[in-house]
Amino acid sequence: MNKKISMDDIARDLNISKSTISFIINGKAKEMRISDKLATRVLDYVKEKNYNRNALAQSLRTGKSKIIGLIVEDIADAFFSSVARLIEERAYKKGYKIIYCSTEDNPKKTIELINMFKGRNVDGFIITAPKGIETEVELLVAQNHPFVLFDRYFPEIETDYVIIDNLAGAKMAVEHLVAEGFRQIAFITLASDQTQMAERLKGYNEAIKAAGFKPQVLEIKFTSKPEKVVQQVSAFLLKNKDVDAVLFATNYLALQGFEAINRQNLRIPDDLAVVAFDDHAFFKVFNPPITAVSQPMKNLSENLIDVLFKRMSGGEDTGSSVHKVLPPELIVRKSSVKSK
Amino acid sequence: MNKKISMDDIARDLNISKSTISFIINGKAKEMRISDKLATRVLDYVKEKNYNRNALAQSLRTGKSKIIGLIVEDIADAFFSSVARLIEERAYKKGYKIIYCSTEDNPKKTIELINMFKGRNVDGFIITAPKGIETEVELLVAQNHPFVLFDRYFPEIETDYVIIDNLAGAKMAVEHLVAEGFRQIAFITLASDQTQMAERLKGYNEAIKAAGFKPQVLEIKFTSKPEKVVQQVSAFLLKNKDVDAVLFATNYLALQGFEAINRQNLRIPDDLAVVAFDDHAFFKVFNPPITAVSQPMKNLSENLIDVLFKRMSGGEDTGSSVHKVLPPELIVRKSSVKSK
DNA sequence: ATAATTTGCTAAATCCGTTTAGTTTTTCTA
DNA sequence: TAGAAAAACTAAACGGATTTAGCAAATTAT
Repeated sequence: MNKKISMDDIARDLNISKSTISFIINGKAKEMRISDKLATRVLDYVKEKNYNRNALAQSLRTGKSKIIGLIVEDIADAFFSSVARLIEERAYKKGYKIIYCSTEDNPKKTIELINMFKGRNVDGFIITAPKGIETEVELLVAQNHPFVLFDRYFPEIETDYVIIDNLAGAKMAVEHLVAEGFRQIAFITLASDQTQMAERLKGYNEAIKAAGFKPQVLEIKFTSKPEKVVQQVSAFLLKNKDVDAVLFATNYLALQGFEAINRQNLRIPDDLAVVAFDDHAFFKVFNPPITAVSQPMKNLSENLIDVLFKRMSGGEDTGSSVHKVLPPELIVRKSSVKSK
Repeated sequence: MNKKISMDDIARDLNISKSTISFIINGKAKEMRISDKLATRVLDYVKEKNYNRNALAQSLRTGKSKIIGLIVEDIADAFFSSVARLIEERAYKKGYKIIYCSTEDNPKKTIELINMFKGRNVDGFIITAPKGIETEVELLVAQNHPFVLFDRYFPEIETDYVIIDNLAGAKMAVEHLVAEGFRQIAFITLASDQTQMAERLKGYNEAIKAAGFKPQVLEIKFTSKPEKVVQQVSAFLLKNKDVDAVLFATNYLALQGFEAINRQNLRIPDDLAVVAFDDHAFFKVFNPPITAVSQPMKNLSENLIDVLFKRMSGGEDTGSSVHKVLPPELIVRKSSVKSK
């Protein structure tokens, strides 16, 4: 590997001081009263030799890295990868790079990742936090590391966060199903104490109660293998034949749910209406198209970046923390509309 | 932000030399004949103070960063995000982190990214290369930077790459449709001179010719907006009413294609059989389920990591380059099978 | 003609580990 | 008991930038 050229090399070649070069390259020539002649000479040389600063050395000295650590649950999940893409795009425009990692909802791995990122002097974090990293998050606060939580948050810790109104989303879905004339509306969710799941469940329960119906909830363990999920949903549907509509709490559950529905040859929406939390590009072209509670991805990622950059630019303790709760949108498609 | 504790701090506190600490922390205590007593004293102190090495300083000195740069076309695409996830998982187990970026198939952005990564001393690259970065890739070779191309490659440049057999994949798809009794098999693809697209087209053409049929190809411009794609596919189907089967060259095209098919109220597979390149979790639960040419994701990512690590561990010029061409799999579902 | 500024640039410290080449102290050998 | 060898550490250079404090020469002011 060719060793790269450094400022010292340039300094030697041009017989000037390294400091001078640094000033010129950083656009501080005027400020430091470097003559235009010398400045252009250096710039020309830099271009000719195709010199690039060593970002590590720069980061080491300045404490800044121009890197943002993105810690998501699973980058292969369409929701997270879409957010990642949008965040990356925005960050890139501001000169920032993204290092991402998937937590797999494993607190130990997550804590390792956070520390790894700290050791690299990332300028900020965007985190979907699994349960069990509360202490680590408190440490981030205490150490005044800029970061934003998203998708879920810790109610007992004062932090910035950007989430959607999961309670309202679930309510909207149920209310829509009620308005469409469905009476036995089930909720299939993951057994999880994360806020986004808790809120979705709460929204479902409240809306069902308000409509005067009976809540029917299937909670599936986080660790279940896909085939296991299909079986659990199948069993649930078989046991509760009166269920005429189901709200899936996540995209992934909907996927396995569809499999269960297909296996039982149930027709959507005639035998069973379906609404899924989180929209997906393919839902629009399903047969029938699937109704979804859609998270405002663009809005979400813009807010994440904005809140993070605000926190990054602020000095110590920039006032109180920012809590953004964005409204989801119910996209009604045929899967939840009674055919006449 | 609390400033973090450094080896110098520890050295001062424990009244020993910084070098000693470095050796101990790096597990070279035995080798350097540091007494067990001192070693444990340091280790205990490190744990107590929750000290973490500054990875930047480490990288700067050693030239290694334990980071791999992953440059994909679009992380929001299920194919790339799945690969990313699998790669990240494997890399993580080996103590490596991933920095990723989306090229959006923009050569200028890609070159910037590569240079950014070089400046961060990434230990290796995994790249889906857009056309127009040939010179940059040649530079990587010349500078002996470890890297692997995937999804596509540059035939005229000797590099490592891991791809799938796109020609065979397209052939399999067409042969399957022919065997099922379809006669007017169209191919809807992107106008692109990237190898993976060229190979898919070639495979389609060869198989069609071998069957004695007439090729019917719709090439869609890369830059077309989604709605534009739908319209182009619609127009194509309307104009070629005799087409009884279609092979979509990518997942994304399939998505827009389904929209066009739905708008014309065509039934799959009775009016039109469908096969898509790249499988997707949702294809299994479509109504009807969609036949797909599936890339072996696990195999692909394992090979990518293996080839890259081999290159990374090898000294200068480790022999000739590695070309892996993995076999795709045709997953036959109802969308391409004539109903009896 | 001398003092005060301004202009143009540089030396050296700093960020924080790693690593080479020792140095000192202790133990062993002859 | 002197000298060799081993044990236990350490000093200092290094990687590659940034940044503060300051010096020398050229101008301007008095």
